[in-house]
Amino acid sequence: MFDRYNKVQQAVLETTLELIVDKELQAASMSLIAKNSGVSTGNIYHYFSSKEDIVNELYKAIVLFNGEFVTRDLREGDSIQTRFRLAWKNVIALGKKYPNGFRFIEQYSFSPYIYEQSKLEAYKGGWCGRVAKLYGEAIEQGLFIGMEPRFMVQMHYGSIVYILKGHAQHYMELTEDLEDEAILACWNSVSKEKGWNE
Amino acid sequence: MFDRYNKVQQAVLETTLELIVDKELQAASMSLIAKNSGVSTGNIYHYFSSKEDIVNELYKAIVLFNGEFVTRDLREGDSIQTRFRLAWKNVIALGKKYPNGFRFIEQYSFSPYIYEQSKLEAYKGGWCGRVAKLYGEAIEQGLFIGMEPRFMVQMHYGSIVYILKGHAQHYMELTEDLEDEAILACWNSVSKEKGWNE
Amino acid sequence: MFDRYNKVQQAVLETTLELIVDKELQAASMSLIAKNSGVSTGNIYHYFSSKEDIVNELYKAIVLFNGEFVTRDLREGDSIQTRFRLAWKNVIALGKKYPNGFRFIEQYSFSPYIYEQSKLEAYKGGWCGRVAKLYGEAIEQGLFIGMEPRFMVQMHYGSIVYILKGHAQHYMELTEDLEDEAILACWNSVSKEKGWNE
Amino acid sequence: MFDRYNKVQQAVLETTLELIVDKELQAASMSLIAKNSGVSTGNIYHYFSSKEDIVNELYKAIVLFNGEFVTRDLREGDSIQTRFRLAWKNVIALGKKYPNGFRFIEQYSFSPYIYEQSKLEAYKGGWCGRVAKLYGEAIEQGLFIGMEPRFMVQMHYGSIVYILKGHAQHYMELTEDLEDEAILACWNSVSKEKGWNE
DNA sequence: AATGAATGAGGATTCATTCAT
DNA sequence: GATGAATGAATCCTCATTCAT
Repeated sequence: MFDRYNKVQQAVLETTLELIVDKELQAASMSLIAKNSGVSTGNIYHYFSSKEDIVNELYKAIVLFNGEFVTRDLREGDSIQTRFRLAWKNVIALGKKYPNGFRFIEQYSFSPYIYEQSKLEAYKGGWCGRVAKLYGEAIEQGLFIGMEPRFMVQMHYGSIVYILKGHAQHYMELTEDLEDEAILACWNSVSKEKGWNE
Repeated sequence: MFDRYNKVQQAVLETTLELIVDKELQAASMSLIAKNSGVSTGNIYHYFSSKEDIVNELYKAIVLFNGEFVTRDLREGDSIQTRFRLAWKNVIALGKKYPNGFRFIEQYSFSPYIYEQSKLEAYKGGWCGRVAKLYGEAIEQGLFIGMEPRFMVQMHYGSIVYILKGHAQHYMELTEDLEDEAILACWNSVSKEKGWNE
Repeated sequence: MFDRYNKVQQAVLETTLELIVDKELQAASMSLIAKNSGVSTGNIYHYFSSKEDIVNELYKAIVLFNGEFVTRDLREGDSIQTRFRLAWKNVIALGKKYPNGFRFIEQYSFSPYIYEQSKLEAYKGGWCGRVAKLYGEAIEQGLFIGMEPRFMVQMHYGSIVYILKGHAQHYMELTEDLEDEAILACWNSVSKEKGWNE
Repeated sequence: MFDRYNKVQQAVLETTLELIVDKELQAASMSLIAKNSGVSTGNIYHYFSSKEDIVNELYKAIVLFNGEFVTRDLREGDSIQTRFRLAWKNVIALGKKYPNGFRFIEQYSFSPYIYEQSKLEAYKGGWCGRVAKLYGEAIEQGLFIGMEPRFMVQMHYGSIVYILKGHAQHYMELTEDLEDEAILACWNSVSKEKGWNE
């Protein structure tokens, strides 16, 4: 998840992520990060200028990672539908496989702790823009209703996030069938024709 | 919002909410709560046993308030569709009118800072259960597909929350037309027939 | 020395003065101040906003105290000479009786740690201005040469400070006779006629 | 100023002096010294055993330099008066030309941070002893009153230091005329006859 | 009920110094 | 000789909480 960082930075970022998600931002004290990561406090400050810096770096790294994960196998040649399903499948897979990173982004993407600059950088590397483009194509091809693509993505992302939240909290199990149903529901919510047209 | 509490408690709860939402949980220190609310720290501890207690009380109070706000004008006599639209309209109105309470619940409903007990109490007084019942009726009447009602509510709630987030962050404006479109999209995502049947 | 402060503040100021003079500013850590003064760190911050604040308050308090000490018994009716001798006698007495306060002012009156604001406030309450006035009178009466009063005071003060330093470091003993000789030397350095004219 | 040291040591000493005078001892951290001097921390410790060592070396070097500067052109053949004026002129010139070194000695000559050993070594190489000898001669020749030479030097040095301080702080400008007047005042303060006898 | 002074553990961060390279 | 990564104790300061009034 943090391949482009060196060993020390990786240890710090991983530990911080774990602590923040398990407990809370305030519980992720520098001394605890130091202890759990095996890096001395002094050395942490050799690689990060502050705690805020760690958290912001974490944010950017995860968004970048998520963006690649979600869009990694979307091929231009595939149909809109295929790509639509794949994209959201990937989002769900991401939430299941990397729940910590997923929860972190959820909790802190609106936090004042994350600098606007980080959010901007993250946006460029994130997947939302790329998926919104897909929606644009769907509108052009007459598959989707004429709604702002960014708005639709936001709605669908909300749906997915919330069923993942329910899953994470064990309110509801998320089987593969349910995943497919949820993605179909997203499709139906904005498609002109109901159901997959295969 | 905190009618059932006395003056002192109200001042404390209101101040705490404001501080937490504006800044962050960690920024809402007891001394700041005391200063902004006009209640001395000593007296705060007369009415609340700890900071955690304040936050949990806040949580329960807001969920209760939200529950009443969302379901206040749902009449059994009205059609499923009317109630469906009204309920989600209310959720949006709530998010717009009481953004602080709304954001607070969003941010902390999955936080370890909120006791499980609080979440349970909140669930009973919240609106999710009541709306889920409505979805159950819709399935019975053959309007909705056979999906777990709680699951559908979760999905739709996610959609609404995320467009409200976008609205709050000024990413996208949320006009009344867009609200209606979003609610219709929710309906279409799980309805057997597309569109409002009026 | 710190009569106008409350008990806690007095303890803190006294302890801080002692530590700074005995050791050094950097050695006067907040935890040491807390320990030696018997006031908890938290409570220190109840009365002072920062360590800088303590040091600056210390500075102002001592300058004020010194000003009163040096000029306490100067009567308008007395001759220039009498007042001249008394003033410098007092400065020496101050340096001997309150060596800590004296050394502190010496060491920190030019330090960037002391705010300009503090220096300004201190100047108003200090004794230099009042003594400079005396010098002005001496010039008017034809006793002193036509030198800028402030300049003469600065010179004489330097002389006194340095013999006090020598005394404090045990380089040279400072008997009462020597004190008188030193004061006479100051007088002679700027008087038109040599020696006391009595 | 630090000719007898090698390049690395010079860089470290110069940087340290600058930092200490501009800010304060505590602000002159090893990492800052390393950064500003272009010498790595590790290498600093190759040439100096500790931070204290640097500061003490600095102290000794400057005192030595000052001593040479002040006494460099005092010739045995010249009259007492000529040498007196020259010596103090040199002190003032030193203070003006090398304010950093001057201020450093002022601030730290009484500091516990400087080892007694350093002060002793410095005393031997300093100029005070040599000037005191001059004062001794003046007494022998009946020019000065019978005061301890070391005491007189201390007094006069104090005067000069304080008008230099005033100058450095821009309280008072120090023109050449004023310098001469100040030196004359010093002379008069301990001379048997008033004024230069030329 | 109400105040706010007092506590001291714990917060983020910096520092002189060491050590592997 | 030279580097700068690594250490962890010590820095100032804040915090939730208690207690005397």
